Amino acid sequence: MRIGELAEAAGTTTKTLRFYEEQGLLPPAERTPSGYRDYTPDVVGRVDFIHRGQAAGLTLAQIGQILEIRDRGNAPCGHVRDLLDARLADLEDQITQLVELRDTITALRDRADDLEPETCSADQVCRYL
Amino acid sequence: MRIGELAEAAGTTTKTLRFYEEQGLLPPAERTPSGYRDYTPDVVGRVDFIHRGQAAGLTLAQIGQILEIRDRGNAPCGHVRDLLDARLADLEDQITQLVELRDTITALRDRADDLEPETCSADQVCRYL
DNA sequence: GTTGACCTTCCCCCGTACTGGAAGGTCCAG
DNA sequence: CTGGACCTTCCAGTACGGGGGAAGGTCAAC
Repeated sequence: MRIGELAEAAGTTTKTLRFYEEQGLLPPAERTPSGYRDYTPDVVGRVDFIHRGQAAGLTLAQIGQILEIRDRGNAPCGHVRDLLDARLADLEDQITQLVELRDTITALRDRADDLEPETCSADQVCRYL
Repeated sequence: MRIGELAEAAGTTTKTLRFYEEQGLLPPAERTPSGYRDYTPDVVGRVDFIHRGQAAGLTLAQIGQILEIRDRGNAPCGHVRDLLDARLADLEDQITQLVELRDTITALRDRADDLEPETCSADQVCRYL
């Protein structure tokens, strides 16, 4: 397959595929005599794997690590499990912080309704922050 | 105050203060005859305001808008309220998405415990993704 | 008078995941 | 043999909030 076909099959762009190759997520493709990249169809699966990793909130660097382990012939499951565990812990933190932030902002916001317009004059610091 | 004192008082760095000035968040400071920036102590409050805005999840550009309105002598409260409302809506979306992501990853993760190590061989796509 | 801490401007760099565009080569249909 | 669609490399830019470090000026203490 040429790069355009692969991009279509995998739901991405040629730019992105070249970028993945440059980042080490895709192995350098075979080339036709004229220099075009020539992919085997199984690369579609690899790109899908990358997309699933992204959907799980992993960075390209982390996905690259997993693929590297797999390419060396080892089972990356342990590493993936560790990454997912770490990602879960991060998510819990992020959610906690966002909820706190939401509550803080809601409280700030609700104070607005108690203010007379005149108490909110320009020579005072705005009450909301 | 010189820039180093202001940085210390406001809990930031001289680099950041010059960056804020460049971005229009701080007005160009007075200069001593030798060219040093010379701040009045009330700028500490302005930097604190910026920090509170950041803590509320506003971007520097949004904080800059608020300060600009305030500097023109108007009460920015209405604008701040709008920004906070928009930020609240964003937060709700972000929280929803993160919770979904967490549940997805948890489900992926829990599948791990049902797998025999042998079923997770290297020649198969890792089960977790 | 010299050391050291501080200040100035300047430009480039970090990470993240791409995207845009220029200049040129290739392939196939008409 | 020409047009258009595709491919190649390379360079640069996006948004965000700064950080690093060079080359040079200034100020107070010793």
